[in-house]
Amino acid sequence: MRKPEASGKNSVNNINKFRKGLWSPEEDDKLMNYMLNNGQGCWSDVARNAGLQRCGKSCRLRWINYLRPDLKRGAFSPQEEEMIIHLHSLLGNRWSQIAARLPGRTDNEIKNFWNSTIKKRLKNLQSSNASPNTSDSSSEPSKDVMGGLISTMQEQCIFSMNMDPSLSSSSSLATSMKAMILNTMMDPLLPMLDYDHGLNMYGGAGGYESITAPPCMAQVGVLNSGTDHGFYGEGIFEGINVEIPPLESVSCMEENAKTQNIQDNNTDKYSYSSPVNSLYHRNCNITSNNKTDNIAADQMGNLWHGSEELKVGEWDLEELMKDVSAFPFLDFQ
DNA sequence: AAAAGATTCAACCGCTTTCCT
DNA sequence: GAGGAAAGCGGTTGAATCTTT
Repeated sequence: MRKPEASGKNSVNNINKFRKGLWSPEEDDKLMNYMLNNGQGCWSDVARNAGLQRCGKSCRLRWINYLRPDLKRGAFSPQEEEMIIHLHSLLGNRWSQIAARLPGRTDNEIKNFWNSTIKKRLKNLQSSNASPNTSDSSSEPSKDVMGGLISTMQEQCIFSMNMDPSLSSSSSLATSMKAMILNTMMDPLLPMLDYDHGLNMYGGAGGYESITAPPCMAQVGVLNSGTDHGFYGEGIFEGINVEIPPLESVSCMEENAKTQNIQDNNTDKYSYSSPVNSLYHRNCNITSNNKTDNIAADQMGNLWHGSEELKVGEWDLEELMKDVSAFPFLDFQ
């Protein structure tokens, strides 16, 4: 893309003696060789020892965002897009946390992708699917978790509809939104929500659908508190039986994933084996009464992924609790 | 073909958090 | 516990590239 500049404001900063601006191939080589031979240490030492006229911070950024060997290159797959939207609905602009769940992708990459592509797409879809109560989810959902969640779920539904015209009926929309809610309910972040209050969702394509999550969902919070890892929840939700596996780290679930049994009678669109190769399905058995619910179930199974490194403890519950604590519907103890 | 506008994305900036002494 | 350094993070910038007129 940009060519490294040899002079001007982006070149060596005489005041700070550090070079700025684009990295030259030579600099990349130096940093790459140093990192491969010596591994990561103090970044300012890396910069110095590798013979780079860069500050440590710049080296760190270059390594993390560009040189790291495990980086995945190229465009985001639809599955990754969906995952990003889903994670963003839960985490807001916590790009590093989102990136941690998308192996090979950097927070910067995801942030750029969100701001350039997804944000724009959702905006366009919103304007073409003009509906009340829709808001720009890109603006800090964490400030109002439930509100952001709902609007983002709407966006996700609209997004899905756009990807698949067969979903473009209001009933499909409702089903699609149910799937989103199921995704949400199955997410380890959600325990802090008190589902007894239920959710009144406005379906963008017209019509209301009142959805109340099963009480067992609220109990999952106990799991995440780390005090009781033996809970096994089960609930019936709008014709979909949802079994909640005992909470365990994803690495422990690797074995379970092999026996995962999610029925899939649908098209490839919903049965993709994720290109996010190192993600594992969690053990999540879903039975469904109809085809559209199968779609919902499949979407849930599909989104119900965790990265290899994902452990329950990684979720910043305290921070999230802070974020949502002002919300009157919610009851977290 | 050229100019203008739009888009992309690498890199910087400044703030916060974490670690070390 | 205080203070400083390093690391981490999200927002923003701006040059290169692409698209449209």
